[in-house]
Amino acid sequence: MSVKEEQREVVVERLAAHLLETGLARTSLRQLAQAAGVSDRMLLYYFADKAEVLSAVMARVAGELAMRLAEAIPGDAPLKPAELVRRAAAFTTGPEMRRFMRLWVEVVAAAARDEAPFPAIVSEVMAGFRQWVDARLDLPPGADREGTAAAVIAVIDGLALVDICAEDDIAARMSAALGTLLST
Amino acid sequence: MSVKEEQREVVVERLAAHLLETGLARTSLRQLAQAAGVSDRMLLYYFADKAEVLSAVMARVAGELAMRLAEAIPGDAPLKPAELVRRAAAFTTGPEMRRFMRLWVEVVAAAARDEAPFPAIVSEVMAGFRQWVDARLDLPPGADREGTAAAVIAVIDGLALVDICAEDDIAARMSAALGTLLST
DNA sequence: GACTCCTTGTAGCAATTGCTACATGGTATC
DNA sequence: GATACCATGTAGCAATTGCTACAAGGAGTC
Repeated sequence: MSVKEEQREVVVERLAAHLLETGLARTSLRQLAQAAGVSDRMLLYYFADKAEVLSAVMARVAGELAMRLAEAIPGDAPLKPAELVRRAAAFTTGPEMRRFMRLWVEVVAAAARDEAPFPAIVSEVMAGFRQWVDARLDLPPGADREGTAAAVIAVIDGLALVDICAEDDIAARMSAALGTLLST
Repeated sequence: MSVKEEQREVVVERLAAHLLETGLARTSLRQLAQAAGVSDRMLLYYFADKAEVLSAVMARVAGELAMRLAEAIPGDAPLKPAELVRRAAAFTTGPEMRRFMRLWVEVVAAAARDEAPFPAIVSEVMAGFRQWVDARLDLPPGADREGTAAAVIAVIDGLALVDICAEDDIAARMSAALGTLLST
């Protein structure tokens, strides 16, 4: 692997950490370069342009998110929707995964503005989510699997969104309340 | 009312429409001025700075959202959480209200980045949401009203978020699936 | 040693950003 | 009719944005 490719990897890794920490708030080329410990000139040597930087970094982040989701809730025993939501909610609102979900909300908002390269990223990540849910969903035949999967994702993402703007104790109680809400 | 105050009103009204149409994508001072049909110089004559512009406009938007929510689901007959979610979901995913919810998602994301004046706006709107839900929530005594209200809001907001990045037919089925999800 | 390619630095440019300085025509008040 | 304030335009500034031009050190090849 050439020096260039090695450095690219290093930069992607560091920037993934940076995005998970600070979200999309500091993502100008110069700010990214500083966070990656290189000059902005070199960033544009490793990557074609800013969109490619963000694409590569978000691919890495999405990959890690997918991996963690997969190992947190294995796909070998399908769950009824309510139970799947409960388990996924408990996981994604946990201290480790909140950063991922917060970033995800910001990315969706950026896609809503048509800001490159976020629309494409959102499509891919969303497809991954749907697939993840679908593989774990125990539904009676004839039920709308796609619709149900989207609903499950919506609930999980909604928790993340409210989590951004609620005090900590409310956020914790919200998850609990959701559990009872789903069983009545 | 002075000319200045009148113009302020006109501008706020036009910019509310603009934000509902285009979200936060075109919100530089010059772009806002153009959308409002005034010069950027005059925008800063009517308002102290950009943050004040956005605050005023968002206050207007939030007011209208609150009004529509109030009349769509009156507060005189409290509903069980699942039913409240179902009705609110049907309303907020409707063609008229989607714009509001999409903007709301963008505003929350902006607040996540600590972008003035959005954190303050989010606090206010969120408090309004909580109050709205609380006033319509039929819960047994002893239940966690605040937590449940937050959960209800999360589900509604989650639908809005997924709505941004899903095809239209999926979005429609998602609401339906959520209904069955809540009754099992 | 000449040539070429990979790597990296310095400098800068054109566009956009939020905001300001200054001037000027009105309108109202005395 | 002088004064003062309201309303509005022109021009621009300093900072930040994404990106580029150009040069130069170093490593390998002939």
